[in-house]
Amino acid sequence: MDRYEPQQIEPKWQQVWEDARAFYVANPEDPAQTPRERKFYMLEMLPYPSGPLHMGHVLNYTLGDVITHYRRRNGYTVLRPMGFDSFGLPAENAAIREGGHPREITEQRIATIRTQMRRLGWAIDWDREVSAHEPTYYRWTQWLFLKFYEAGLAYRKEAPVNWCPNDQTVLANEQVIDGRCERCGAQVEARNLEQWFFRITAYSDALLDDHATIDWPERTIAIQRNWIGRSEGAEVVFRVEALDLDLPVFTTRPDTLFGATFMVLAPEHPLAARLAAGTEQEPEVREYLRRAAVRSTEERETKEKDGVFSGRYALNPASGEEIPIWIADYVLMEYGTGAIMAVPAHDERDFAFAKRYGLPVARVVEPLEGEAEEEGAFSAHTANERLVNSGEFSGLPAPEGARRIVEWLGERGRGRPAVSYRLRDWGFSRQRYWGCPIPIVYCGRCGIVPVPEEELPVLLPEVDDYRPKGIPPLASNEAWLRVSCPSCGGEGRREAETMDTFVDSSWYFLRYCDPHNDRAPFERAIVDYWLPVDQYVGGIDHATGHLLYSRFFVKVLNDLGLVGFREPFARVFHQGWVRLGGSKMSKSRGNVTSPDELARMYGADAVRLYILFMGPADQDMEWTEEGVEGIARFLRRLWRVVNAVAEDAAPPGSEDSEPTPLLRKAHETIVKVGDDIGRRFVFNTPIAAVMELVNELSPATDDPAARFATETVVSLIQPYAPHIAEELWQRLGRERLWEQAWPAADQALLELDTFELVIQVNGKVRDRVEVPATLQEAELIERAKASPRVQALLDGKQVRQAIVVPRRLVNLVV
RNA sequence: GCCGGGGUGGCGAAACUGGAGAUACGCGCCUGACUUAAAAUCAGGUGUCCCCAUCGGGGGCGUAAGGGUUCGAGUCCCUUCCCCGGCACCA
Repeated sequence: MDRYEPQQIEPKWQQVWEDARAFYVANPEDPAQTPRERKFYMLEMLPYPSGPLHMGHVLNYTLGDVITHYRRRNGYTVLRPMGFDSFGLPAENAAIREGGHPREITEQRIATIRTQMRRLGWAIDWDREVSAHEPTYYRWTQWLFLKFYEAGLAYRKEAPVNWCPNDQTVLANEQVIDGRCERCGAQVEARNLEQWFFRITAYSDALLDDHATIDWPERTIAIQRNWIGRSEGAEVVFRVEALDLDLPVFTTRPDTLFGATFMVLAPEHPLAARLAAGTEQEPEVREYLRRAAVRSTEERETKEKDGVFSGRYALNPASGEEIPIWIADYVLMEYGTGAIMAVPAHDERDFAFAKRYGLPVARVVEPLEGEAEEEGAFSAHTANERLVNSGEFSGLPAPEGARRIVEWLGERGRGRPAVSYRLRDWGFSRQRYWGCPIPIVYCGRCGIVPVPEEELPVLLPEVDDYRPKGIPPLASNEAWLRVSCPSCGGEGRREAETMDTFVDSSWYFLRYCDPHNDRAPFERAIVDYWLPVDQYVGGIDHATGHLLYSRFFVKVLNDLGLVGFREPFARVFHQGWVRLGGSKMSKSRGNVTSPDELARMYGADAVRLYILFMGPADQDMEWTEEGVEGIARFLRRLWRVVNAVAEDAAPPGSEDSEPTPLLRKAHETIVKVGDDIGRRFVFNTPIAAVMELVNELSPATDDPAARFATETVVSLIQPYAPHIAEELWQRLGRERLWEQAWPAADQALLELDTFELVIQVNGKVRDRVEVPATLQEAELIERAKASPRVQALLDGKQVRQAIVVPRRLVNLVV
């Protein structure tokens, strides 16, 4: 028998699969008429090509691979594509670090990753590969942008952005770490700049409601729910008589309206300066606004609350009292209306502020029973509380009081029920070079003019100096910038900003379905056939980013009639982090382990098995190579045992054999592995189950069932270790394991005639006896009592109760 | 502070709806076989305390800590402690 040499057999089988186009899948001829029951869209989050793959990726894609093989062999047509999220900061930063053009660096990296992926033997349909930076792809990203723009869902407005004063550039949120620039460490400032936004807030409720239609991890849905942050409450209008102004506020606690003893405006509130104008507070307010404007976000959040009196008063619409209006930066312009009614008796922040500036505190809610709490303890708006000091509403339970007060306000035109969200529109323009150009022209006469569809793509020009410098690098490229206005033909200038890379990845799973289409981003019938993705696998770090954006995109495309579904991913699974030195393995942290060396030493099959054997796939794991020896041993043993059987045991066709324990074990393993992968979505225990079966097999090749058990082992391990499985399958005289039906267990064999009855006395095991499976409860109890060891223990005592668990145990209580 | 996830042998971890023997499978370690030797391979052992004993056999205690429900709890409930991740002035 020859030795197990993965370096020989692995490339050999990879070539066989490639030649047979084993994992390529064609679209149905007539997708609209093709039944969808046996289709399966398997997708894993596509990699950023900012460096070679590390063990985190290996876990991600090996998981996808096991599911792919399992589904294929269960009769599904599996679409399993791959691509590269090749635009954006990770790739550009790599280029800046290493010198060279982002395109060259990116394309080198893609080539490297592709080689790694092939080396690991993943079953990928490479005909469908796409990369975000290719004009054939981003042409359609631009096309989709235009559709959003036409629908009023992409727009420009001035908004605060993260500004690094040192690098003179706007930073993406993900480049800001603890309020500091990721690269230089400078404190990031907020700056108002004109930016492009997607109106994702128009879909807040749809994004929340449709959670009910998808099978995602509870925690991911919880994260999205918190992020969208829907709060129900009311808008209440406060009157400023002196200036003939109305100041609306949002509150979740209209029941506490009588306790609103002052108001607070955010310093950025457009009326802040106007309120103070002409009062003796004016200079002080001006000074406060000036100071607040240069405060860092970090300082704003951590300092003690401060503020300044505006010099004006507003009318509390409920109590009719004049209350002072203050300006303070603990109120945020981005949420609600940028102004609040302050109820110090029932809100911690208002309370702290009132204490500091000696403002009045009026308690208006108290518990139904028990003592009123001390000052500074805050109610929770429950039915166990009632309103006090609230005029005609006093005495009402808090929730009802809230409803009645809002009703009362409505009748007087001073308020209405309102909903507020913490979700904000998605700012997607970047002052960077390496991204998808935004197909817009600015014209002195026509304003913002979209580039006509037929002129797409707006190509990203090749430039030498692509470094960020405060203004977009493309803005200094005069030759590219100047263009005639598509509308009037006059002088125009191109949009020099590029798109956030999350735009590229919000629709890539659609392009995979129809990747070579040059008339449209995709044909609707084709995406309607494949989508939604049946199983998506990727990191939970994308819960509020990519996973939310993609849902938004699909909803918009559905509303535009471009797709026939409203959710992109029917089911999501998050693999755990592979950690090294305690923190998540990632290129930006620099703590990565490449699979290459391990694959050289032990082979791809060993790497694949090991990463999944380390622990439950959805749990974080600390990377270590201790233990990989065990997998290598297992593979060598498998090799030896199967080869021995191939040479000695009965040839194919003689599988019918006595129901020996080995045969039964083989069938049990079939059940276990299928149930773990298919139903439980557990990937480490199937490996253990196959190891057990191999352990049974090794000394027992003379068992008549050895051949069946051996074939079962090879067949079951194939999704994990496809190369060795294919080789051994061939040596067993069979072929093309990758397309063999998944083995089915013989139910008749699994049902035994007898079982071992466990006999407990007072919950402690005292004996076990072999009994026929057909015995009824009463007979089982008789058998239990008949046991000599139980007799000794019972010793004439009265059996008070007997619990019978069918096919398991009898517990006698004395 | 809030929201998630977790705590089981020397280590990674099993135990799937409360139902035997907790710790499968693997790593490590110990003993032995083969070998001049090593590697590889194979066999056996490996929670803890105690008792009887010649091979061997029997028993108590053990799943972060404490309490509870139950005939029966790693699994359910309550309290506490510890670790990891995310969010954080959202009115």
